[in-house]
Amino acid sequence: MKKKFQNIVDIIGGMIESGDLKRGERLPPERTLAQSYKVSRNTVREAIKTLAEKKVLITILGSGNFVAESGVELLRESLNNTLEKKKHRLNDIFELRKILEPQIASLAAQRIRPETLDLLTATLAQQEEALMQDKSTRKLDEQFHRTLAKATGNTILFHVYEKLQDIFSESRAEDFQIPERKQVSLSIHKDILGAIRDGDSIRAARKMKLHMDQIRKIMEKQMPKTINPGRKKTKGA
Amino acid sequence: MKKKFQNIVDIIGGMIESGDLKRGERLPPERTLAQSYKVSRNTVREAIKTLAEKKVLITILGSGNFVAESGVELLRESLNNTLEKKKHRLNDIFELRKILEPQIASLAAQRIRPETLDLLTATLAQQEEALMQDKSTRKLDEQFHRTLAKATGNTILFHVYEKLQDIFSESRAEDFQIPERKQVSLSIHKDILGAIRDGDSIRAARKMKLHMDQIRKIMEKQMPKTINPGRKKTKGA
DNA sequence: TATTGTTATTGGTAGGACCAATTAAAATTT
DNA sequence: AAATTTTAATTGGTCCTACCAATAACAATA
Repeated sequence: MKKKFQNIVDIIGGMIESGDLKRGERLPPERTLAQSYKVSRNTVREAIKTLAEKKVLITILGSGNFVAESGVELLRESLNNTLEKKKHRLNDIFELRKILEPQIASLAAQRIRPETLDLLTATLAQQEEALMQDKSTRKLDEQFHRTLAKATGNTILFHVYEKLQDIFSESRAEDFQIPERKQVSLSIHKDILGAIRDGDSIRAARKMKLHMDQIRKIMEKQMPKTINPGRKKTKGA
Repeated sequence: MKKKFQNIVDIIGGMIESGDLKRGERLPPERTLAQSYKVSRNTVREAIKTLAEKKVLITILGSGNFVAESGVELLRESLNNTLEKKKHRLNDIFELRKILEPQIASLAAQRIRPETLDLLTATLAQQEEALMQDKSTRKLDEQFHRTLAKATGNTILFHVYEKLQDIFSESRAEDFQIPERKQVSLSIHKDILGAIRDGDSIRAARKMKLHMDQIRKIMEKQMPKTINPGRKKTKGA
């Protein structure tokens, strides 16, 4: 049974998308909407609340509900929705990680604090132990990268990265955790940590880039059907 | 006047954060909550809806409202909330842009399509015109970078970038749009577009990096009080 | 003309009632 | 006694009416 207010959300959303309601425009009052669509005012309010939560509508007490300036775009481009729908695009995610991760390693090498360094060391030890016992290293792997992102001291970067990790880890089933990858990951993690410990940001970035290429290669082996085949390439990096 | 349901949101949120409500646990029924906090059931439902929209709670008809598995984390780490609270951290944003933008330019140079190239050319023409007439070039500047991000063909990257642009543009008041910056921006935009037109991803990335350094320098001049002073640096990039 | 006061409109909250899905308990059957 | 069916209680979903508070539009006044 579909919830009723969702219908109203779709209707209002459709009107915005089709252009019947333009940016900044005021919606009919809640009572009118309720009467128009033969639902209670509560239902209308729930629908409006849903859209307001997505920042598609803006509610002003005593004045009315308005289409947000960026309402049209947000409707189909809101980060949460879009990212979830695109979560299967592993290639895109890897490409983005390949951009972010080496720089994260670089920044971490410049700014990491001793206690964080100890945490990373401990994490790798756990990872090694898990590898011996043939346990899953997924969470430990995530923790390693997550800690690095935090060690950059850039909270924006950290939270963007966290969001991406969420999506990435959803797409990264346990299937991919073949022994080969585990071994390779642990090995290069040690290299990266070593570089960071030395404060060598260049080497840290280079090792991380290598890491990205490795796991990508392994995943491609696991997943024969290429998702994003042959874009045109010219010169350059 | 603060809205009443927001109080209930804070109360429930607080209970989750403090551990009184653990992951997966069921909330008291709506009627009970309403009575407990001396508000109407409507208000409670609005509060619950707000949290459900953030995926902190999950409502199951006939069963109850439950704390989502990742509810605790989402409560204080949801991208929207966190990023908005940190929007003042211009340094962090610039640092992230400096990571992303050059790579975006690089990818765009590899994959851009002719019609997008035309669009960018037109955008720069508009920007030049606006500069002549001493009008604001902010939106055109945003459009240039936004189009580049889209031209990468990486939808994840595009949407992440868009979200960051939202925050960035909020933090970037009209004050910063001094003539010097406008002129410098336009000039380097031309350089970048030229490199992209040639398909030279390396040059595009280098020019973009230069661009980032330039606008950052200009903004620092405008804003004497440094936000993120002197982190320790060692060797490397 | 400008200011003030009134009124109508709008979203916010309250409290009631009933429906539908779910769960728990009781009755029934095996 | 165990398994199944039936019944009752609980819970979220929707609807309704009423009233409050903020806002905007208008009228009255200086």
